[in-house]
Amino acid sequence: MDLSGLNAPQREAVTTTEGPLLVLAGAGSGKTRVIIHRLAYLMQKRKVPATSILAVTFTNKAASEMRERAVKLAGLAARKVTLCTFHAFGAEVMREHASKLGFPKKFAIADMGDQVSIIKRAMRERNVDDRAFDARKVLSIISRAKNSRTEPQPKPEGQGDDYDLVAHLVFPLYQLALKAQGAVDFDDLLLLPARLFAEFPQVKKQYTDRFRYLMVDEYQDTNAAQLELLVHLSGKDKNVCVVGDDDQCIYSWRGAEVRNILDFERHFPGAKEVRLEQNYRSTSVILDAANAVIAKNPARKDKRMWTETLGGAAIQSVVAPDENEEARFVAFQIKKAVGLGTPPEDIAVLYRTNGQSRPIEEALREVGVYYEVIGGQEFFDKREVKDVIAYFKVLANPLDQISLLRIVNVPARGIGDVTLERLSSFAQETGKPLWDVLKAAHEVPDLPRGAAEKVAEFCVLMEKYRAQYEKGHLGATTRALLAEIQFADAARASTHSMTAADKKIRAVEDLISSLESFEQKEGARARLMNYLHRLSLDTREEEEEPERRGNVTLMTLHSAKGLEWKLVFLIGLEEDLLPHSGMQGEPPNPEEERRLCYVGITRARDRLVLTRAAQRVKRGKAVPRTPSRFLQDLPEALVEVVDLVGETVAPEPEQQTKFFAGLREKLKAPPKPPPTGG
DNA sequence: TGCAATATCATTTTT
DNA sequence: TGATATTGCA
Repeated sequence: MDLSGLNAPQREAVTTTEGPLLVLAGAGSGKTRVIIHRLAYLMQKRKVPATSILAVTFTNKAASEMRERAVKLAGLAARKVTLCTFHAFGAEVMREHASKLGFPKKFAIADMGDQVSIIKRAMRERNVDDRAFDARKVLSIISRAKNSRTEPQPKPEGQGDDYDLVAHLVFPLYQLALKAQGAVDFDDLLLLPARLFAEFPQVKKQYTDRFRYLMVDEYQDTNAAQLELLVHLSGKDKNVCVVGDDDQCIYSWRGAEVRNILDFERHFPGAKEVRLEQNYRSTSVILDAANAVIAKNPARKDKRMWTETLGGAAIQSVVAPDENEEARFVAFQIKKAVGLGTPPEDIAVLYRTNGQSRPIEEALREVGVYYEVIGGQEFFDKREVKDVIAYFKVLANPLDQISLLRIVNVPARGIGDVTLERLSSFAQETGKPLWDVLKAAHEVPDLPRGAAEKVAEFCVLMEKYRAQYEKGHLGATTRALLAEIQFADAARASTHSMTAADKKIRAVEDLISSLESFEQKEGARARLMNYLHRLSLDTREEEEEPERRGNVTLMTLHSAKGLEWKLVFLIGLEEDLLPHSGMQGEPPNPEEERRLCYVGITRARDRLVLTRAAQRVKRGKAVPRTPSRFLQDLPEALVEVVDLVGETVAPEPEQQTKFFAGLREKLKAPPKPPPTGG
């Protein structure tokens, strides 16, 4: 086991294997390296079996990257380490023990759409005007309460808004509705295993006996429920190693408690603490800028990040007339950098909100640079994709009323609103699941013979395919199902343009191929519900590592955490955008926004470009914008200001040269040949 | 019942 | 502005 490549604190973090350990790892301090080496050290030096190690990361992407690197360092044994997110771990526990808590073995995981529908329904039931209150906002209150191990409470009389009251009223119904559908939500994937461990000592023992060594990455973003789970899992030996950086806590809106990392010693008495303060990633220019921004936050663990890479390119601060010019500037700069030899995969454009990617995408297409947008929801937002997934859900879980209602008449098969209304109210009256009522439609009073007939046909169809899916062959069965219901024809008919129809059909094709590659990986064990679980736990759309090579990366600051690029564009440095002003009603959190900006700055290795627009089109109207306060916090000596207001980034090829000539002068860059067209 | 035009209305981040 | 909800019409 070679530890010579590590510095002293890194080595200490790797070799301290017994008892609780807090590793405070600043941005770019080689945190992942430490985790990987620690895994290898545990297995090789301490002879800990891989199966006794549980390593938890924040995203699935991080987990699979970590596994890959661990295998490289420690060999194939590392494959047997349990390496996943808290939520995936919780789902695993639930798959084994769901019935102990009264959930079906094949429980479903409710997605956001399901949750919102349930809440809307519950609001109506409580006589709350479901148009006056945004169900998603109610959901976020409920979710935050659950993650903090509490229940939503109404604010004292006159204080605060009515949302807390609505959430309080709706909460019990929401919980009941989930259970009635045999479903859990994301938060339950943490809460229910914790309850399981608390109520069933033998279940807890099963896990504490197995996992003797725990590691948690991104500990600053864990919430109360995750802490509880961790305390349970840590058993008697308390071999818990958590790694994190309080300056990078950016998920408090999801219940993350910076206090978890600040109070680690209190939760795990006798904990050791190691600080990693040397930055191996960025130039000192970039690091100094980052330090200047984050220093303005009160109440942090006082870390002093330093680097041996002194100097570096100045940070550019660019003002463009509007968001389109901002995007074009970024695109041309990227084109130029690529022309000068920077590989596209070493470049990223980061932004606060997903919506900001659009102008950038257009501009990059204009200059012919390939890119990949990470995150966003577009794929799952396609109606056809949602429809097919709803079919899956009903086939895997007949209790899923919401999905059933969604697809019972998709494609149109003559089961209209009137019929459905009658069926659901009959279900309500008799307390039977809707699916059972459908199967016995002829027993429902006041239902016309024709309607009952169509419902019966639908049931036959579903029963037939449910049996098919039970046997496996997920992909083939899906194709058969979609062919039988003439899904493609319906999609085509629902739109006039061929290309729009093609896109829809392609999206469904992509879904099927993702199902098929899941099937390939799981082999004969592949079942529909497991696929659905994976879909909801792993938001990465494509199976294979998305083509990072040759592509510039576009993503939000939140998804950028933990990643790095040679050249980073951080766009939209404007008040109300970064720092974001938050949803109205919700108080803004300027400290968290500052940490977010810090995360963005520290993603850059060599060069950082900060851009903003003087005005931005919002709701169709041009709105003047104020520069972000964070720009003011940068030491002047590190920054080069570029003012593009009143100029247009040239769209025509012959003007590009001219534009770059002008730009070179502005940036006082050494003369270089203009980029090749292309 | 199904479709198309019209009205409305939002606006953060993600497991 | 652009996506979705709702209404109105065939």
